[in-house]
Amino acid sequence: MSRQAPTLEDVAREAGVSRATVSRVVNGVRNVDPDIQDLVRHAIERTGYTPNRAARSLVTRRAETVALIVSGAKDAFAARVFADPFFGRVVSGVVGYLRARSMHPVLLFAESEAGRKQVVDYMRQGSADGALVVSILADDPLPEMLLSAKVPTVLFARPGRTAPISYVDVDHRAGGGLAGARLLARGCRHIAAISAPPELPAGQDRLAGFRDALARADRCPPPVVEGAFTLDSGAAAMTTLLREHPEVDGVFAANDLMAQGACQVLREQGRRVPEDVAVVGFDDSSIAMTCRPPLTTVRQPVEDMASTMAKLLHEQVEGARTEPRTVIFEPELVVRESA
Amino acid sequence: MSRQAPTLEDVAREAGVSRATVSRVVNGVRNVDPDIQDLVRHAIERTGYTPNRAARSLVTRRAETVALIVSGAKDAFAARVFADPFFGRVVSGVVGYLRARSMHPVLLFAESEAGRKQVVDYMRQGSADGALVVSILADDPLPEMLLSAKVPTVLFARPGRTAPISYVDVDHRAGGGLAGARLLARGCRHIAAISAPPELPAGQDRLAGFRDALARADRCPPPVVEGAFTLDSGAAAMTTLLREHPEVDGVFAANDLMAQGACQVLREQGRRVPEDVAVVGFDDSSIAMTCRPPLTTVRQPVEDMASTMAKLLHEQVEGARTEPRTVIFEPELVVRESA
DNA sequence: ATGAAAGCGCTAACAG
DNA sequence: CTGTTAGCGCTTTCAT
Repeated sequence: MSRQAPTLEDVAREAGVSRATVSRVVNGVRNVDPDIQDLVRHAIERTGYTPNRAARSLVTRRAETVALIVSGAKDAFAARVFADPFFGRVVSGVVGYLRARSMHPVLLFAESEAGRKQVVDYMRQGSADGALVVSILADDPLPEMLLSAKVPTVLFARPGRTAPISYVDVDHRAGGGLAGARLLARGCRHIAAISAPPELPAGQDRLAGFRDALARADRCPPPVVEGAFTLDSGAAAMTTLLREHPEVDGVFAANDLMAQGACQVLREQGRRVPEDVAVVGFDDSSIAMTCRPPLTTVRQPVEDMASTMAKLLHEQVEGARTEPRTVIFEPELVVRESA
Repeated sequence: MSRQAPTLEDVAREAGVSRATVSRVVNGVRNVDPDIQDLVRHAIERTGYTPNRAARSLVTRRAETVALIVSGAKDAFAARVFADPFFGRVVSGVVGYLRARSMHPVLLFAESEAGRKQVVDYMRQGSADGALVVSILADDPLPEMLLSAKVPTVLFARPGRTAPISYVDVDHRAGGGLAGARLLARGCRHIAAISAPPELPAGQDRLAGFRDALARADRCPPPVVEGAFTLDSGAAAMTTLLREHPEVDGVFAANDLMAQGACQVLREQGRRVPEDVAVVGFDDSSIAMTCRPPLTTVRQPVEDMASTMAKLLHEQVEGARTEPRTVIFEPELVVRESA
C-alpha cells in the first residue's frame, strides 16, 4: 500500500484511450468496441490496476457494504453474543447472500444510547448501504432511529414496537405447536410448560402455539411456570412444576437453556428423561446437542432467515422495493432423545 | 439516505466561515478560535451534518476499517467456523480494540484460490486499512499473497511457512505442560495422550510440552494415539488406548472435541471420569462446559490475543512500527471436573 | 462508440 | 488563526 497505486489515468495512458473508456470496460458497460476492450484489459493487466473504492463510492454513493448490527447487548454481554452459535449462523447466512454480489458485512455493536448514536452516524456517513439488525432485547429503540435517519433496514425478528420496517422471523406459534404435538404423540398424559418472560412476544407466541396444540387434542390447559430464558430459571421452574404437579410426564421449555436446566433437575430428582418425563426445547442451540440427553427441540432456519434478510435489504437498497416486507419461516422439529 | 445530505459547504455557509475551518473543527484540529468553534458546532447541529466517509477516505487514504478474514474454510465448512464460539471470541476481542478507535471490522472469507484473489483485490482497493487473518488450515497461502500486495497484515497463530509477518499466538508447548502437570498432580500413574494431526505444528507443540512435563517428573514417555481433532477421532483413539493400555488412568487430548469423545468412550466402558481416568482437554471451547463431566482444559486467552492482533495491525497501519512483531500469550489451566 | 469536462465531498498545503 | 486553492480517483452527462 506504499508505492503509488495505478489509477484509471495510468491505464488510459497505457492503452491510449480516455479515462471514460477505461471506466466503461471496468464496469462492463456496453458500447465499447471489442478491440478496444481487449486493449484496455491488457493495459489493466500490465499496470496491475485496481479501482479505488473510495473514489467510486464518492460518485456512485454506494459503499458495497452492509452493516450487521448486534443491538442491545450490554458490554460484558457482548462477548457472549458473539460466542453464541446463533450469531455465527446469522453471519453465515448473511455472507452466503452477500458474497455472490461482492458485498461485505461490517460488524457493529450498539449496546447503549451512545452506541446507537454512533451506529446511526456511521450509517449516515454512507459507510454502509443499509443495516441488518439483530436485537437482543425487546423494545430496542435502534430500528426506529435508523428508520427516521432513512437508513434502509431489515430486522431479524419482529420489532417490539410496530413500525414500518422489514423483517424476517420464524412462526413461533407454529413452533410451539410442533413441540406440543410431539409430546402428545409420545403419549404424554400430564403436559406442562416453562414459559418465556412475558415481555418477549416471541416467547408468548411459542406458548400460545403450544397451548393450541393441546387444546386441539382436547386436553385441559397445561400448567405453566414462567422462566427467564436462563439455565437457572429453567431449573427453578422445573422444581416448582415437580412440586406442584408431581404427575408431570411431558415438558415444553420455551428455549433450550431452560430445557437443559429442567433436565438437570429431573435427573437429580431421579426422573429419567425421556422415559419418565419427556422434554422439548426451542432454538436448537449448541446446547441441544451437548445436553444429556440430547434435546428434542424446535429449530429456526437461521441461515435461510439471515440470507433472506440480506436479500430484502439488497432489494430495498436497489430501490426495487420500497414498502416494508416481512418473511416468515416455518420452524422444524428436531427429534433427538429427550422427547 | 434519499434527500441530499448536508455537506461541509452547507455548514460553512450556515456558519459564515470557510470549508477549511469547518473541516478543522470537525476533525478536532487545534488552531481554531473557540468562538468560531462554537459557531461551527451550532451550524453543524442545525444542518444535521455528518461527514461523508468516501470523500474523506479518498483524500486521507484511510478506510477506518480493517478486514477480519477467515481463511481456508471450505464452503460447507464456513458455517461451522462462524458457529464456533472461538470465532465469536476473536470477533469480540477485535471489536474491543477497534471500537474505541472508531474503526470497524469487515468480515471476509477466503476458502478457495478465487476467494483469496478476491480478498487481495478487496484490500488493494483500499477498502480496508489492513488485514487480520485467522487461518483454519496450516500452510495457508493467503498471508504471503497479502504480504506481497503490501497489505498490512497480522495473523492469529504462527504461519505454516515462515514469513516476515506479525502474529499473535499462545504458547502451545506451555499449555501441553500445564495439562501434563495437572495429571501428574492428581497422582495419575499411567498417563497417555491423544495427539493432533501431525501437520498442525501447534498440535505438535502441545504434545511436546506434555511430554516435557512427564519427562521432568521422570516418567517414561507416554503412549500416544493420533487423533484428527474431531469427536469421533477422539473416541476411536480412546478405544485404542483402552485396548492397548487398559491400565491408563490419565489422558491428555490435544483439543476439547477429542477429549469429549474420549469421555464418552470411557463412560461406555464403565470407567468413571475422573475417578478412574482423568481427562484434560485443550481450548476451553464451549464443549468443555457442557461436556459430562465438565472438562478440565487449557484455555487460550483468545479475546486478549485478538485485541492485541488488532493493536499490532493498528500500529503497523499508523506506520509506528514496520518490522513484523509477534506476541506470545500464556495459556491457563481451567480446572473443572474431568481432572 | 469515444472523448472532454464537470464534479462527488473532503483534506491539506499554502498564503495571508 | 482563517481562507483559498488544489486535487484525491472515479463516474457520468454531453458533445462529437
